[in-house]
Amino acid sequence: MAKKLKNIESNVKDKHLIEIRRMEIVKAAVDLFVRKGFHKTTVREIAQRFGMSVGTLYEYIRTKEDILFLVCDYIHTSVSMRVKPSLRITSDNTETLSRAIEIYFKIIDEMQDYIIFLYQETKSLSKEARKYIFNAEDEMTQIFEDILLKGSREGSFSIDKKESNLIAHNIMVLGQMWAFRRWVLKKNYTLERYIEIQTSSILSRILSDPNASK
Amino acid sequence: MAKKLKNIESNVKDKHLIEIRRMEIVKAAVDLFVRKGFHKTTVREIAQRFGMSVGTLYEYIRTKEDILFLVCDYIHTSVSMRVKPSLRITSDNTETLSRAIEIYFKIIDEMQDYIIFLYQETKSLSKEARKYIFNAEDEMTQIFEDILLKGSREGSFSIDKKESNLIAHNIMVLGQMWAFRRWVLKKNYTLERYIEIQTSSILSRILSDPNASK
DNA sequence: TTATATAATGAACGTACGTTCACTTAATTA
DNA sequence: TAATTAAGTGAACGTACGTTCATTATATAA
Repeated sequence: MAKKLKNIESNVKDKHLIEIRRMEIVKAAVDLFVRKGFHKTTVREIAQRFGMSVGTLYEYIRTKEDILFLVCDYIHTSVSMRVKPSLRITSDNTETLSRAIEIYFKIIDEMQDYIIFLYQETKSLSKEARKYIFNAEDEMTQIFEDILLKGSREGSFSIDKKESNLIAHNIMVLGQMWAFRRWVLKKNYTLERYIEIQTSSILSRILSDPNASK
Repeated sequence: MAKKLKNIESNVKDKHLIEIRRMEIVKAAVDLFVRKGFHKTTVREIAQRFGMSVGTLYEYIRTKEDILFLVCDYIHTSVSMRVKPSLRITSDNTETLSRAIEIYFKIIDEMQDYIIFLYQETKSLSKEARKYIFNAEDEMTQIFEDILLKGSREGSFSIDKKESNLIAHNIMVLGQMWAFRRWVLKKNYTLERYIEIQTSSILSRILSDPNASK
């Protein structure tokens, strides 16, 4: 895992202190960013929330964009850290996939605002930083693809080899859809029902079907 | 159709001239916005492209946000105006749906940048304006839902009544996915192949039991 | 032609905000 | 204790940018 590919410079020497302060900065910034957007949030506001002066804030970062990067990274890491330990790779591939989907969708539900924020503000990052964030997204997709491939190898699923990647993307996107279209979707479905429908729809597509045509 | 729900004030009296100039403004702004984002584009730049002075620009709008609204509206109208005339509602419901999906996905492909822009910058609009834009999105979803409902009524599709709406959303989102994940998807799929796979996946879900009569 | 209304202009205004830096405070070392 | 280094501060700086307005150009009417 590419940890800290992008190192942000700091005037402060104490590495440990930097870690602590940066986490405080992120915690302070994330709410503001999510609520008001990156551009409409001022560095002063963040510093205030952070409980320290602007000067101090700038001891730990170089630019405002650094804060954005820290926040994006934090969000992705949070999702990832919550999904990964919950995964159970068992011999029942269908069960494994269903559970993975359920976990992912539930976490998206809990982190709706953050997911939307990521989509909307990643573009404000530098090319390099953006790439780093995309990687994280890819890693997540990979988790689903791996499950699909394993199931396919073991005969649980019948998936054209070229399609596993696409299906993994579909799962990701259908999950994110719950965040993006929540206002409409929540009128008609509970999260549980939503997961149920989407899961069975995905499964029906890949379960080694009895009368496979084509 | 709610046309010009949101009227933007102007100093200029000549209604026709306003129409013309605003279209020029939109044409000038849309590229800049898409390329640089709303916040990083200055009013001066737009005016320059527009070929007139800042002062003149401000004769036709009140604030920078007005320009954003005009642009968002323009994009949605463009998509809509391209999709609607191409629709063919025939007696063959499967064919109708497939064609609708194909058209929609192809237009998304052509307007990738614009679609992404919409998602990323709509949040910078006022609540009122945002609502207006969401409506346009809803209208599009409705088109798919109507086709699904008709097919369902006529026995071509077997869809739980409560699910038609969700499937319509799925179609929309899978289309938009082509824009959002293009860099990854294009490595493995052509647009045509993508449409093919997604369409057959959607169809396999809703087609009445093969044994049932059409 | 002169007078009036409409449209176009761009310098000037005001301010918001990212960033810096001279200075203070606290901690560490000799 | 004095000297040195690290961390924290916030007023001040600079400038970028949305918006305005006094002025000029153009079209229309009298």
